[in-house]
Amino acid sequence: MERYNFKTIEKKWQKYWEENNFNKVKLDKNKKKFYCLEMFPYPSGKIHMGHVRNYTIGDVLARIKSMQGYNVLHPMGWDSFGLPAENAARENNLHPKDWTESNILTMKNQLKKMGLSLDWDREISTCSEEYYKHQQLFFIELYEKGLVYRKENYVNWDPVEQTVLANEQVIDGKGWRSGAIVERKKLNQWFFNISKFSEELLSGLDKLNNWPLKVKTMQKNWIGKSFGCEIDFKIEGDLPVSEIKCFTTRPDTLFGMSFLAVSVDHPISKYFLKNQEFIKFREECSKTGTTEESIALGEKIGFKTSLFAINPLDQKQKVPVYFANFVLMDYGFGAVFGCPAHDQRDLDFAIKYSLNITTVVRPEDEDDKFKIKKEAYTGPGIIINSNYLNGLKVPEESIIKTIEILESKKLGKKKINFRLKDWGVSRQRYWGCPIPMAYDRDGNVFPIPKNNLPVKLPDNINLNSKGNPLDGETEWKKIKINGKDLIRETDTLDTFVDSSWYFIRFCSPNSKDYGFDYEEMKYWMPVDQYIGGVEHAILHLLYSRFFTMALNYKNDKFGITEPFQGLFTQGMVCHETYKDENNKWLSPEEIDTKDNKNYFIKKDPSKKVMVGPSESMSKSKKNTIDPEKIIENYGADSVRLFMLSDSPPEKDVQWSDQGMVACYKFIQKFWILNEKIKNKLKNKEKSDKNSLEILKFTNQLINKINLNLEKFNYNVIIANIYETYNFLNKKIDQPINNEILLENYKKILAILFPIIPHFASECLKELNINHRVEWPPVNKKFLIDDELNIVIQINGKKRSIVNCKKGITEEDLMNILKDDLKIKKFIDNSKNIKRIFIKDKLLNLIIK
RNA sequence: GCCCUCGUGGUGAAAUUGGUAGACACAAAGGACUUAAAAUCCUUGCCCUUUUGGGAGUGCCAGUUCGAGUCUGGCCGAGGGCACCA
Repeated sequence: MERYNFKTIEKKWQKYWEENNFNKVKLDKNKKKFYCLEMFPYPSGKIHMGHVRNYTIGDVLARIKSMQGYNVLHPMGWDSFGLPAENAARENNLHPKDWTESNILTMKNQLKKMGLSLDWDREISTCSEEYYKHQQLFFIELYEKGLVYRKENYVNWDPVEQTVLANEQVIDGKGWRSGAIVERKKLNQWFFNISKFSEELLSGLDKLNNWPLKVKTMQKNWIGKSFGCEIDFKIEGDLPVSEIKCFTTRPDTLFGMSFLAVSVDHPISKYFLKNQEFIKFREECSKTGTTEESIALGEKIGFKTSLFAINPLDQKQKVPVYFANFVLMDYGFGAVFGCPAHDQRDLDFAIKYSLNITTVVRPEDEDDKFKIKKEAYTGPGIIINSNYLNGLKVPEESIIKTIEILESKKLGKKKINFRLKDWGVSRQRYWGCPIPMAYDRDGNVFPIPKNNLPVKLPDNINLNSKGNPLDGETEWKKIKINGKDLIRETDTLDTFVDSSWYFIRFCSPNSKDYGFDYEEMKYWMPVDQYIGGVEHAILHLLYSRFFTMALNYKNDKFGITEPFQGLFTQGMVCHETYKDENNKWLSPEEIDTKDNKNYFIKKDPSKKVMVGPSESMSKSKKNTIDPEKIIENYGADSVRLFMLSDSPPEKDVQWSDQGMVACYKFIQKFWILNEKIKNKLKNKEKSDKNSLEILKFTNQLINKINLNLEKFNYNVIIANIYETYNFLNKKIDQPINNEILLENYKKILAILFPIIPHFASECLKELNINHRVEWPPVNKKFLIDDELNIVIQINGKKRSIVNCKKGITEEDLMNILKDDLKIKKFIDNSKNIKRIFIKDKLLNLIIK
């Protein structure tokens, strides 16, 4: 018998599917649609194991849904604008476009070898003019709707990448990609008014039942809604400042106020610009904003002004006004009132500058003499030392009551604040979508007329210039609109804009005049199941939600507010890390072992290798496994099987060579089994001895798998499949009714198909069964066992298992137990106090 | 500091949602087949007992319950997110 030759067989089926348009889909209103989407890759060169896992998970689902009769949209494309192309181009003296396109070609080939059920006719690439021209039109539409604006403000400047970063791209004060310490710089930038949708973005989360809780909480925290009020504080002093507006969530602690603090960027700072001490202080603040040390220490520093603020609830109380490093200009109004007793930051500040500390809230179990020392009290309790507020319950009554009082006296207003800030989309880079705007000499803004779109990227470009390459393109920059000489915007869009609508483009990828066709979009959207890495929990997913809402804004025809109905975030693929004696990373290929404990360098076995913890595969740590080589050695089906088998898909999975080999062996074993079944079917056997058992097993299997599918328990499904093999392999040597065997084996192969499609197709072909199989239905009749095991417990401890007929009564069971030796000895010499009987499950005897 | 998630054999993990803990797989040990190896198959898997059997056991400590991996409270540990957000 021949071994299963995956090399020729996989190639054969891939060719067959392609030639027979297996994966092509069209709008078909008679069929229910299912849009299955995996996050599209950045074409960095080659696919990595993370892609293999992501796309295997998606492919299994897409194939199953298609077998279940859905019209399945399962497309793939390329997130192909971005900095790495520019860097690589500079290093290799290649054009970013050529570098990107050659990578796409390589990776597309690799994906095809995985046997994914993708409709390649829908392939899109965000760097193509065909894609970004629509994006430019969207930009102008959003501008017309008032969702895009330009403003000068402080930006996060990455000195290495020479570009602006969004707040989301700054991690621990460093650029997300370069790791360089981010600087503050004032620039004119384009912004998307994402904060306009704060409320919708937040409340929309409640309706996303098929999203992981974790992602929803992360977005919720990011949006950061807080309820409080704004208060106008009257100001006295020698400067023309009469009022300062503050936002607070704790107006009920107003009587505990002992200072007012504003940000160094607060409008009143303009009166201090000639004050050398203030300038020094401000420099100090900008330093503490970035160094990790100061964040860890959290030292509060202030600069005292000559101003005083008046407590709106007690006109007699005047408190000093400070500039303080812990007050941020871009949240609230850049000003706070300080209540040291009930806010740790305020307390630290008050202690440092010897300010009053008045306790105005006491916990329920303390009396009115309760005093704050070194720890602020922020918990619930009762208001004290606060005149007419005394006795109010914190927080249920106190906050609302105080706001009511402030509102009635016209001193303040109820206010909801969000942490979410507008999305700065300008990037000083070449390889991105040009922003379709222009300016006259006075800086007035002119959108590029729609019929002049697209604004194409110039092909010949000097990438070795400093800063933004487009800025040096003097000829390209010049433009004439309506007879006026203008200068183009030279910034390009953040690449997160590209990925904020690609899922809509997939619905009608060839639509020429507009980014999408309404009919197609309405049929396919929203994405029913979106699958990708959890690292996009905030950035990409929040932006995509915003962009969808923005397209829907002031456009009744659109009708979609949430792009992703279901979301699944898969875990990463991990591998042990290795270092040599010089602390240099080594790749798994350079390493050998004899006993699985001691590792040494293959080329030089005298050199030992230090084994580090298992971490997600990354080029920098060299702990990667090349998917192409693995597919070459074991075949696509084996890799697909391994990607699903070892861990639940939402958790990280450990790469294991042995696990990989086991999957390969499984397919080989199953091939032998298939051969045995094929031979058995040649003889006309009629024995019904095992028929019922096979029927039961198959139907229970399908039922189990259906349940596990809903919960994305793919690893359990693989275990179910191993069980199936074990079961069939035992049964095959016994007499079996051929008809029953064929009918059920066909169903089992149908279940294998979405997971290991080449193998299942080949098995079906061997048995002369049409390889276009449907997802098998469950015959509920066979889910019920008429015999079952009932657990017998004595005092809650398992003592015996009794096999008996379904539906047995307590009395009948007790009669059986009289002859059960294991139970008898417990019952005989004791008193039965109580019996707990759960029908068809368990009997618990309580004895003394 | 705040928020979220998770702790089950040597390892990756299952457990119908309160009812047989460890399915399935990897690794290990022993055995079968073989001249031998590879491949394949079988057995074992903590403690006591020769066996039938008994005991302990899901991070730790309590609690609820006839019965807890699952529920409640406290503690310990790991991972992730946010971080002067007023």
